[in-house]
Amino acid sequence: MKKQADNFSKRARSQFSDFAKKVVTIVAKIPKGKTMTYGQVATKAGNPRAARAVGTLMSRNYNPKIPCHRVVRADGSVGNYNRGGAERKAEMLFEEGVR
DNA sequence: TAGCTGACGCAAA
DNA sequence: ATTTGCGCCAGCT
Repeated sequence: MKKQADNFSKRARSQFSDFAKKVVTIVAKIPKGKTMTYGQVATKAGNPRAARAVGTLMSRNYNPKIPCHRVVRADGSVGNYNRGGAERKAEMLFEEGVR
């Protein structure tokens, strides 16, 4: 119910959305061999509904500190990757011990 | 400024 | 169990 408006104000004061910063921090905190869903990242970022935005931020604004391959969908699927290299991402996770 | 797209999530059929 | 539709937020054109 319009609680997102609060975050909106904060976003306006910075050139880069505070959302993206949080996403970077959170994803960067993902331990090796583990995976986090976009929904979890979005939730920790401040908006549990912003799962899409998280993916958008990654695809459009790629960050070197963000092991995007460790971010998967809520269903457990690997989800997508840059340019559709989802299979590559899946293998990477598999070798880390993620199934 | 306004609109469209998109690395998602969840509910319903 | 699987597939389809709708809703959400943020970024880019």
